[in-house]
Amino acid sequence: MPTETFLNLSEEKRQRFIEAALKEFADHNYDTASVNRIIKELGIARGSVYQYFTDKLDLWLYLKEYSEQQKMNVIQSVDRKAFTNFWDYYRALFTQGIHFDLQHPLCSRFLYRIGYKESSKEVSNYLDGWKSKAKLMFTHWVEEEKEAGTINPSIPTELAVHFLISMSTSITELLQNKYEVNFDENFKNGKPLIASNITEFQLAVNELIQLLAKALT
Amino acid sequence: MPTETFLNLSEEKRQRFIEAALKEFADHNYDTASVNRIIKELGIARGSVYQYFTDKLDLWLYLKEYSEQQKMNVIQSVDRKAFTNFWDYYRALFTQGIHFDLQHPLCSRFLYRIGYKESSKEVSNYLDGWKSKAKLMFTHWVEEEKEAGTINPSIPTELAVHFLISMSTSITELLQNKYEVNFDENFKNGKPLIASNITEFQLAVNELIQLLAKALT
Amino acid sequence: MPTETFLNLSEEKRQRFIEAALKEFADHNYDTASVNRIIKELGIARGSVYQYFTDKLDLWLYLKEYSEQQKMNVIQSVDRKAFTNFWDYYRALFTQGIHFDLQHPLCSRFLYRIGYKESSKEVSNYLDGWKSKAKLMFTHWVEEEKEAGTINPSIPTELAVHFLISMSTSITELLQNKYEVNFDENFKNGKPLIASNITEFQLAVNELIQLLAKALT
Amino acid sequence: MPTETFLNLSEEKRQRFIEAALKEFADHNYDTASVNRIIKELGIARGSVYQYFTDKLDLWLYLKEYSEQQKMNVIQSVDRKAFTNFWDYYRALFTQGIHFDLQHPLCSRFLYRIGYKESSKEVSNYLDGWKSKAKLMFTHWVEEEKEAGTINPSIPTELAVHFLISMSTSITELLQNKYEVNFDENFKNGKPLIASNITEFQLAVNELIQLLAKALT
DNA sequence: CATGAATGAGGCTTCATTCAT
DNA sequence: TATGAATGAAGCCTCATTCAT
Repeated sequence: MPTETFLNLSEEKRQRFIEAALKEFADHNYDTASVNRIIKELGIARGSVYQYFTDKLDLWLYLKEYSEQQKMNVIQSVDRKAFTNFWDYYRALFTQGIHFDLQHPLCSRFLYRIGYKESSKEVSNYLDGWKSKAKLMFTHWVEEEKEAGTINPSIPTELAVHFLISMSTSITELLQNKYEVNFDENFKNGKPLIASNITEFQLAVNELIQLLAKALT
Repeated sequence: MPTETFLNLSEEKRQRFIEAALKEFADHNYDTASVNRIIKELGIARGSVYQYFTDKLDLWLYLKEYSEQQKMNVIQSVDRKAFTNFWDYYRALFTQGIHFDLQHPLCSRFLYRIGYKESSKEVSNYLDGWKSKAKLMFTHWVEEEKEAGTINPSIPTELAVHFLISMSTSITELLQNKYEVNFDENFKNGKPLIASNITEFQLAVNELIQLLAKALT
Repeated sequence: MPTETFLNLSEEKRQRFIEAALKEFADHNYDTASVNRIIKELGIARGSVYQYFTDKLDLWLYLKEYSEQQKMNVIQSVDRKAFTNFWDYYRALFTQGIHFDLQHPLCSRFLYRIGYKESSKEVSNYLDGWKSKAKLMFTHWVEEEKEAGTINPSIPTELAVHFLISMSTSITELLQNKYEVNFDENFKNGKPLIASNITEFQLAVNELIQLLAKALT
Repeated sequence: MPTETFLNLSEEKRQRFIEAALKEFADHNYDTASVNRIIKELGIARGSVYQYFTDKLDLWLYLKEYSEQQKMNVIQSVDRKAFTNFWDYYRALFTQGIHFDLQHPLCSRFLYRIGYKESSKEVSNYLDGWKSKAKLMFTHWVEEEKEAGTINPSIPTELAVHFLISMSTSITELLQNKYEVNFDENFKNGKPLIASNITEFQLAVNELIQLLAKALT
């Protein structure tokens, strides 16, 4: 966790630091990410990093927590109770996910890497958190929907959960393919990750969810 | 590609080398994988590696080709024509995939990493091959099945393909969760990756495929 | 070009570094020169070199520029306009060349290597500069002197230039032979390269220039 | 010196070996030359080199002796007694030098490197031989010509010798410049080093010798 | 006499981290 | 609190040479 020194930094400085670090860790795996590059990008002293964080891992953990918090802020604005239909709720979650992408591209990419590309042993202990949390959430929902009759009770809960999570996570890839959006290029050019029409994305999401619904009902 | 020196090695030596290298590249991303560790593990001289391969990339490419060949050997034993029903064929492919896991755990894990975890720029040019190949195959099938009436023609081909591929690739994860098998631990301990009853796996696969069929029909 | 880190070094440290590096690159061709030897000689850490320069080539280029600058400082103190006779001017240039040898033996030896011994492909792109510059200068002079009647117009300019340059560069060798001075030994022992009486050197130079003048008049 | 094994090799094998080795040592300094590349070029076993020669230095020394012998064979065909005029003799030596270049381009280039580019400490002990031999020869001639009245006795012998040797050795460079012949390119392409009209070369040499004669007479 | 696999020292370079100022 | 020079382990790779077959 960051030192008080870091927290006492001016808002602007802190944000600049966070963004540069996020960019580095979004572009590279933990092992390959370079503190060197971060300080060069920022034009700050080598030592500063170690006045803010005890070491590379500490910095990484902070960025992870920070990004997860950002995501939570966006996602949690969707209230389950506002939807009578589970699939509408599920769709709304997706939509918020896209908004998160647009508003916090760095966080988004960093979390994407953590979730699906990261494999350094140094951080392996900290990778499971989000997935198991998601599994809990989805398990809860599936059980609810089984009772409500939205999901076929004969389908093993675990299988249904797997289905839903797999699709949630692979949606990014689908969108990239369908719209030939190259996240990496947009990222390099400083554009928002999703540069094309967001409503088309919604349509694609709708189609996908219809399939899921059909499978699970 | 390997030098003659490597090909002239005794079968036993060559296999030992391949396994150690596979293990290293299965355990670590390209950038993080260490030639040093490989030679320490094998107890051979640093220079030997470079008598066998021109450089790290050359070694990696060989392991990739080797593993893909191993997988092909296993997968291609399944003949589409032997099945009247597409889903039966699909199920058979899965089954062979599991066999491949059992027979070639290192290759399997290495290919898994290449397909889903690798992000080094050094090898990025060589990563697309398999995915685009798979997409072509699945696209072909989906179109066939649409004509045959097995798959609902109103579902966009691209979406259906995405669905099928996502499930094919995430199956491993599902199996790990369902049976609480930890591939990594088994891997470390030298056990086969899938240590429990294979017939239960088949059941899980069947259930999953039923969902897919339901969604896509 | 050196990093700020290098430029911020204390004058003393920087000079120590430059001298050690010059010594290494004066003693060995680019390919054979060893960063390792430099740091051992200096008793500094391996990484320091790469905090000062981006790589070996960068270091070499800096030393080249540095040495050329040193030489320029010495040579440019001779003003063509101060001499009515070209041969007097030419003699003065020689004299300054000897002074440069005495004051900057390392630079002198390094430049000598660059000009006549270096053959590494890595630096081949950077070798021509000085020679072609010298050729331009001498061509200019020869044409002037032809008009002034000092140099026989029937002698092809190119030949005359070659003559003058060859002599300029081989003068060092002549001096070594005539006075049995062994630059290498003096160098090793830390003595100035030219250990004997400088006025005798002047006499030798005079004799040589008389020959040149006779040939070209 | 080569082992009997080498001398017992078939003429053809031996020549192939010599040429490949010469090419390597003509293209690279002693330190940079690679036994690796030689055996790759020849397609022979690593060990063979060490059955023929005790080590790299031994091989180099053999090539040096071999090349010098080849040059001697060509040069010594010019008999001093066949010329009444020293400058005619000197000119004939040059001409033979050019012939040597044409007939033994590899040897020629190798000797050129040894004479002017080599600086490895490993071979430094063996570099002086040719130069001091040449100096003896030229000293002898100069003294003779002083007595004969061809060379002005008031010019110090040492200076005259230096003059003659400098010009002999820099002639190559002059020819390259004047005729824009790029030895290196011709060498790579397997052409004779001097690809253009040899009679033009003779003219250039004549001009140069006239200058020398004028200076020294 | 030929072979070619094995060796390990040494090359350049990058990196996270420390610590005196 | 900020700085940035120093550190040395570890990375990949090349090389001349040896030696069992």
